[in-house]
Amino acid sequence: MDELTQRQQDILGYVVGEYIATAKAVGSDTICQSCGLGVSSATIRNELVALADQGFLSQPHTSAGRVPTAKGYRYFVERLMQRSELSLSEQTMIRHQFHQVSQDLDQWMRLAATVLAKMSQGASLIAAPQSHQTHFRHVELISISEATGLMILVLQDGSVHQQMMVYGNPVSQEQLSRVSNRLNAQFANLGTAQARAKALGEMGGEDEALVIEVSRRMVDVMYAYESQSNREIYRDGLVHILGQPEFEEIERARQVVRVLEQDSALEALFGRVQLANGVQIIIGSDDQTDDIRDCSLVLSGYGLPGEADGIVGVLGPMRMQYGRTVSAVRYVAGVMSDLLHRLYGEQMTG
Amino acid sequence: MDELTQRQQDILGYVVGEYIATAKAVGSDTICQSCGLGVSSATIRNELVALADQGFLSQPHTSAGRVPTAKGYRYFVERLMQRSELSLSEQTMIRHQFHQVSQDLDQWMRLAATVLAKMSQGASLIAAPQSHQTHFRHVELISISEATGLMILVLQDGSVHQQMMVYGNPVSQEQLSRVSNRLNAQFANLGTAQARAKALGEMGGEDEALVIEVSRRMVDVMYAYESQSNREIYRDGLVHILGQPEFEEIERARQVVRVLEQDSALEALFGRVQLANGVQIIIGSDDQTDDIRDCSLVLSGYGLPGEADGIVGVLGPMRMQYGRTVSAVRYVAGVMSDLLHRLYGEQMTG
DNA sequence: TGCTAGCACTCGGAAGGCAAGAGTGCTAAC
DNA sequence: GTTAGCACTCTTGCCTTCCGAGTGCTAGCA
Repeated sequence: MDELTQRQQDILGYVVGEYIATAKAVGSDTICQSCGLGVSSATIRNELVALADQGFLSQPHTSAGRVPTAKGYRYFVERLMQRSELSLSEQTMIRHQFHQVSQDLDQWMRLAATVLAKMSQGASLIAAPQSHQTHFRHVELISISEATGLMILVLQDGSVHQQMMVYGNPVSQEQLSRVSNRLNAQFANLGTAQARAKALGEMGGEDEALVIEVSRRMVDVMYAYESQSNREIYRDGLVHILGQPEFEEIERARQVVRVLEQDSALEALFGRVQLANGVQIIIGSDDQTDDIRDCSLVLSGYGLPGEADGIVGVLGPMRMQYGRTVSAVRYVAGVMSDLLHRLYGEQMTG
Repeated sequence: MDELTQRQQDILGYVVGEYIATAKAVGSDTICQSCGLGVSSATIRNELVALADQGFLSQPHTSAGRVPTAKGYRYFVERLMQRSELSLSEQTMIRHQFHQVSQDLDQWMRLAATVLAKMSQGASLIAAPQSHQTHFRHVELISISEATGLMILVLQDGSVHQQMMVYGNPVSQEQLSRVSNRLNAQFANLGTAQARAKALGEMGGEDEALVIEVSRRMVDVMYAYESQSNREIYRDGLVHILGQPEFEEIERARQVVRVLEQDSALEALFGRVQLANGVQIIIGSDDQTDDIRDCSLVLSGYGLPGEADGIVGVLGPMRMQYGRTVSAVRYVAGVMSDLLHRLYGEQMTG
């Protein structure tokens, strides 16, 4: 990695900070006056060309100030940025909101999206925690009308899945109870693959057709859940991004919206980082055709490590308040993890 | 209502159609040439001033063509527009997609949002059907760890609600089963108010503390559900709106996004119409400060009329393909209603 | 060797002027 | 009631000009 002198670091840090704050290219005079380095603007200029040569800065056009490149932002984030933790009052306010809301993962995620968007002034993204591998816990069959009903499947990780059932012929609630009791006994604690084997195997006994149908549906649901496809992603704060000057030209805004609206695109982004190690930052993209080449993404995993990984993150312009965003993401991820731990922690680790 | 001559109607219809297609103000020459009225452009101009005087058309500036006003669109939609049903192949394609997806209301709504956005080239909105008044059906308590668990509440309309429970002290699964059996017996078929009375009344017996806690939580959930607040709204196709030329100026785009991101704003919009009578269209707004004053909204209810009303709709620029959008909304609402009827219909009407 | 003052140079953006084009509104005649 | 004709208005694109910001370079200084 390129080594920069202290002064170069100071200058780079100032340029990045100033550009983030104002969205205007910053020139040598400005730096000279507000940076307190005790050197003239000419000297600054020399340093600027050095930084530009090394790819940390660029110029929109010949006679404009300098603007950070993606590489410049990366250096800033990794070495120069100072942490800015959320204030205590912000922290308590956030926790308070989470405790106020009803005890339901969906609600928490929605709230997390709202809070994160507000704190970071970017577009927040929250994906549900999902186990890569889970086990059967409980099934409940509830009759709705003569030939229709609801199957409610609870998995080991506490996730609840509902499916509507349309039976070929009338089915009574007693029959359903019989079937569910039997399935609860037979499938207790089975993993997805085992459940599949059992569902495809010989069932026999009373109500066989029904047992087979329900068990196959259960297995389908388990597979779909484990495959991670189709989990819901909560979003908020798109409006903050659209408010940034770099999205005045609508085409950029459209690109971002295109990504943000498409779950599969987001999952692809999530896949780019390993979330084991805390907050990760993706800055821009080398791929010029990439829809988020002008954006940065701050991500963190949350949940029960290794067991059920969810994702919280913020998408914003590259010109983003990194310090604050990172803190916000880290804090919200922490709160969500805590909440989940309170509920599942003992069981999982025990 | 103002009466228009046949020729004025023809002209208005043509102007609206042309403007929707091209987004350009349309002038008398264009009308004269492509409209086949057999009169000269001067005559057309005379009619145009008449239409403008009555408020159906306006001019962006003195020497531009005419553009429809909100009033013009309304007249168009109510009297001039010809229905354009979806083609049979489109219809079967849509139905097919709904049958492919897993039998789960959430999935259906997501799909509906996708399909509707695609067909209408606008931003789709889907709100879950929700009963104004519902009854207890079934409760299930599932232990997760020693002192935590899951409460799953099923209501009469088939909606499933989950809540996480943190108990004050360790609780066994047998205890939970005892409690849920008891609650299922005591609360069977109770409405929200009755359930509340029972939950607040004397319980007595074994496990009293637990019974009270769970029953109160159940009542909370029932109230929250009936109040309609906080139901989830599915969206898709924002990108289509942003693609329209009238949203080149980012400020308008921002306004729309602001509305679309805020659930409460959408519920307010939904509240503006009575959905009993099929597809409803809101065109623009008289309120100049309104965030959607440049937009139109095509809405329809779906579900089991009077029992559980959901909403499907499309938000688009005022310059919207009304014929197609109305058909798409009607069709998707129909499909959703059918699906729900298949499941709940017999029970509700029986 | 590093820093600085000075200066010519470049480029974008704003302002102004001009011509072309589109579309109107009016009038007089059919 | 309809139409041809025409003057008028207003936008749009284009070109030019001008200004200022900021650079890059060079020569001189410590």
